[in-house]
Amino acid sequence: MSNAIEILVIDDEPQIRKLLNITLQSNDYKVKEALNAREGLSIAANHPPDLILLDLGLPDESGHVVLEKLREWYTKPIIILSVQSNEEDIVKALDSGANDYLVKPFRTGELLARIRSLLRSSSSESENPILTSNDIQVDLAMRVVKKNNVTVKLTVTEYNLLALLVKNEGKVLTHQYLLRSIWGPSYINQSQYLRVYIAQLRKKIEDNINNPLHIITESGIGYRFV
Amino acid sequence: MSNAIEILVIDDEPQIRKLLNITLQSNDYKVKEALNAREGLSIAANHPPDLILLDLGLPDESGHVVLEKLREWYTKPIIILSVQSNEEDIVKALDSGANDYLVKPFRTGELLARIRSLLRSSSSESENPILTSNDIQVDLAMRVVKKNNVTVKLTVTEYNLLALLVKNEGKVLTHQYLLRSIWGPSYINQSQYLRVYIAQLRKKIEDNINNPLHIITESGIGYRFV
DNA sequence: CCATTTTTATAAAATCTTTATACATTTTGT
DNA sequence: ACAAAATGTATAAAGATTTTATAAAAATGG
Repeated sequence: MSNAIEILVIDDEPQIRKLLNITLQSNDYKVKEALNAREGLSIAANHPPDLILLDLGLPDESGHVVLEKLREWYTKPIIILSVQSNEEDIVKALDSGANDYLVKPFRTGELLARIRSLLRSSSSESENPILTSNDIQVDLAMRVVKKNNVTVKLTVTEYNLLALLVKNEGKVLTHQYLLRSIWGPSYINQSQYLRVYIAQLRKKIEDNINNPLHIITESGIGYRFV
Repeated sequence: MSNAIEILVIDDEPQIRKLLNITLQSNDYKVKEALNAREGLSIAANHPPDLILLDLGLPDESGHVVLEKLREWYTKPIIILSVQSNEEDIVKALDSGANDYLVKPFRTGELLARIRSLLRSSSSESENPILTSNDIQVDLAMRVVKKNNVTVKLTVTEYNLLALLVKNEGKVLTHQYLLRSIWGPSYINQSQYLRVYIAQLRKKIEDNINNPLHIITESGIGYRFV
């Protein structure tokens, strides 16, 4: 199944990874594993999962640092798994953006219930299949874009960019954010990519390219869909 | 304060209520108390709070039942507080719609952190802070400024300056402070920059440039937004 | 081979910095 | 008290710099 829920496990202990792997997979989650902070951040960035299980005691970097780096852009649930049960660590993690904190050893049934709880509240928010804005219709479920009821043919990248802009209608999305979301975090300096694709999108959906009414340039910052 | 965050405590133990009352109020939450299930459901329905702390061991009805009845309509966070630490109760509560489950006795710092975490994820998406001052609206999340509901096009520097002034409405911000905040510490002598940009902002948001009503000059000191 | 993505090049547009000038207010010297 | 000087402010406009739009060539991957 391609639309299975993906969970990224960042933990250096093989036993824990094995336990989580078996537990999660037998509950129909697709599991990805990272053995350290570097690998975790890389996998999360290149193919963002639906939820992250993060160990605080990683070999190469503090889990607190990983959490903060993730939260610079990652908005879905993060659950901390840690042997540390002192209040200070728990409060720090929760205030850094963790959604939950379980002390090892944890009970797998409780972990699964907490995962279900977080997935429930994070998924229910983004279910607007068809977004309409004047003459433009974007059907996120079908991945189809129409202009005046005529289907517009977009490439994958063009569609991803337009969908992201439409999902955040009215909001200014920075170059950094757009590049990281579409191409990945290592592309945040390639503003040229954006310009090329914005131009291509405008050619396809704007009536008058010299006076774009949908994709607005915010010079020095980014772009905005209205 | 009328826009304080309201938390409803449903618990029959007086000591717990007293502890929660003191802890929550000293963290600027407004607290309402219910001593049993019937009262809890009634208060929640008549004046829905922003978050509910629910004890599972209530005298008149099982907390699990209260939770299910609340979740028929109540969508904001519910945290369970219970002496029961067995997995069965925890899983049942979380699957019935609880957002978190703390075993009594709990640590107040951790409880507060978990409350902050839940309030963060439930409120940040629904409402973004729009600062309104008469005919001027500044939407910090969207990075959009409107005058009489018409979007005003501002450059990066203009926006940064206006946002800083608006965030400190009524307060006088010194030249030094403004220059350091917008241009950096090495520019604190470039008062001319400020004058140029204040003039440009006034041209865009004031009705009458010769009688500015929003951006006020404090001669020899700085500027002020009203 | 073809559709798409990435790279390159260049003109145009937008923005920032600097300079110049005018005006208003306060301070200084007599 | 008065004029001159000094200080602080407002604004326009020139120039320098940064950012953006666009076409088109080269590279990539099925």
